[in-house]
Amino acid sequence: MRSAPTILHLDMDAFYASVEQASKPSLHGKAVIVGGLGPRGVVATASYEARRFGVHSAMPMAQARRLCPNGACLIPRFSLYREVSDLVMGLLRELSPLVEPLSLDEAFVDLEAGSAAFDAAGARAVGERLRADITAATGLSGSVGLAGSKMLAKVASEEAKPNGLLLIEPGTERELLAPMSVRTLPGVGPATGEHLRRAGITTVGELAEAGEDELVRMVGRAHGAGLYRMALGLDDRPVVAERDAKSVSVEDTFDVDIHDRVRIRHEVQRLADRCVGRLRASGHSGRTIVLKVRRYDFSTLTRSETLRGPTDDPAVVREASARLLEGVDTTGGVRLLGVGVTGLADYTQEDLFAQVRAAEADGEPAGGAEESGAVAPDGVEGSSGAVEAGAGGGAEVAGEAGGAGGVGGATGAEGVVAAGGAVAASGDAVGAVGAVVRHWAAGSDVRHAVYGPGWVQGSGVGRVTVRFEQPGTPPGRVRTFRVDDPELEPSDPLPLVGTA
DNA sequence: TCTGGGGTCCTTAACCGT
DNA sequence: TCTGACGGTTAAGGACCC
Repeated sequence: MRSAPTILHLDMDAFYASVEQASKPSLHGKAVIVGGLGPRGVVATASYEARRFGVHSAMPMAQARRLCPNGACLIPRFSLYREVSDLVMGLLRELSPLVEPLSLDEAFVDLEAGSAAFDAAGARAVGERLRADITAATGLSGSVGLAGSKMLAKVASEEAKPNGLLLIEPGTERELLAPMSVRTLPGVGPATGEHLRRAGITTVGELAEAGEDELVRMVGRAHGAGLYRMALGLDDRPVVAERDAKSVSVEDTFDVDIHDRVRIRHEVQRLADRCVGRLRASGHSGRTIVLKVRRYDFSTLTRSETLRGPTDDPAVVREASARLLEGVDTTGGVRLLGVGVTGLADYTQEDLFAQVRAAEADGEPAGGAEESGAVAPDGVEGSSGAVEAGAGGGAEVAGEAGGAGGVGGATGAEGVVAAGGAVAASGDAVGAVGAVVRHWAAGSDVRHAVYGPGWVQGSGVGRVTVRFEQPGTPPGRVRTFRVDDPELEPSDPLPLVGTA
C-alpha cells in the first residue's frame, strides 16, 4: 500500500469482440460472440451489444446462440489479438518499466517506478492520455483503474467499465468497498462466494466485520487471511514485470466422447508431442509430467510422475504420459485429454539416459521409423501427427487444410483438432487425401483471387459465405462460393490500423 | 442444454528422512 | 531402539483467473 494512487490497471473493453468489430466493419455496433464454435464450445468474449441479451463469458455457445440468435459467432483469432496486445503493452511500457501483463487484454503499471506520476492529479492525467493513445493506436477502448494497490486498481477499472476511468482516493477505499459484493474481490469465485453467503456474508463490509480468525476457519489459512486484508483495502503486492512460467500444458476437448482405448492412447501421444513443442519453443525443460483426463460425466482427474531430472525430450514425455494413462479407467468415455509439464527449468538439459532408453523402446510401434526428435515448433504439429496417421488413416487430412489458415496461432490449430476428430470418424479415407475437405470456420480470414480479402461469415451444405471488407473500409458485400472453390484460400489477419 | 484452454495458487495426504 | 515432531517432496484435487 502506498499513499498516492499510482498503480494503474488497464482492462480493454470486451477485447476479442472489439477487435473483431474493428476488423470487420459490418459488425460495428452488432452483437458479436467470440468463442468455440463446436458442439462443446464456450463463449470467450461477448460484445456489449450481445451482453444485453444475457450472453457472457464461459457460457456454453449453444446457450449463447439461443439467447442471441442474430449475433455473429466467431472463432478467436489469437494471432491478431496478440498483435494488438503488443501494441497496447508497448504504450504501457512507455509509462514505466514496471508493467505486469495479466493476459492479452489486462495489465498493471507502477506509475511511480516510471516517474510517470506521483500524485492523484498526475495519475489521472496519465490515465486519460493513455486511454486516448490506445484508441488512436488501435481504434479500441480500454478502462483504467487508479489506486494505491493492485487490488483496488483492478476493482476501480472494473467499476469504470466500459470505456471509463476511476481513481480511488486514498482514505476512501474502505467505505467504497463496504457495500460491494464479495464477488468483486479477486479470488472470490462461485465456490467461495457461496460458502460466504451461507454464513450470511455477502458484502465486503460484512467480510471485514467477520474478522480474520472467522474467515480463516471458513476458507482456510492463506485464503482467509488474504480475504480479510482485501476487505480492509490492504494489499502490498508489488507490480512484477517479469514472472517465469511454472508449467506448460495442452488439452483438447473432443466433439464427442471417445471410448476406443487405442484412439485415446493416440490422442495422448499427440498431446505429448504438442506439449513438448511448446515447452521447447519457450526454452524450457520440465521434471513433472501431468496427464489430465475429463470423463464423460465431467469428473476430472490428474495423474503425474516426476522424473529424476528435467527433460524436453518428446519420447520421454510420450512414454511418461502413456504410463500414466495405463493407470486410468476410461470406460464410459472421455471428453477431454491433456498433457502438461511442470517443475520447469529455464535451461535445456539433455537427458541422455532417457534418450537411450527411448531409442531402445522405439522399435515397438508398427511403422515406427520416425525420428524421436521430430517435434516441430508450435503450430506445425500436424507434421508429427501425420507420421502416426499411418495407422489412423485420414485423421490428419483436415489438419492440413486448417494448418494453412492457422499459421500464426496455436489456436488456429484448435479448430483443426475438432475437424480432425470428425474426419477420423470416417476412418479409412486414405484415398481421399487428394480431395481435401476444407473447413471454413466462421470469422476466419480468407482471400479470393478476384474479390480480395474477406472473412467467412458462415458455411454449410457445401457452400461458404464470405464478406469482403477490411479494417477501415465501409461494410462490404457478401458472396457465396462452393467450399472447394479453388479461387478461395485461407489467409492471415490484416492489421487493424496502418492501412488507414 | 450443458460446461474451452491455458495458466496460477492453495490444501491435504502420504511418505521419507532426520 | 523406539517414538514423535517436523520439514521437504510428491501426488491429487479444487478454486480461481482471463
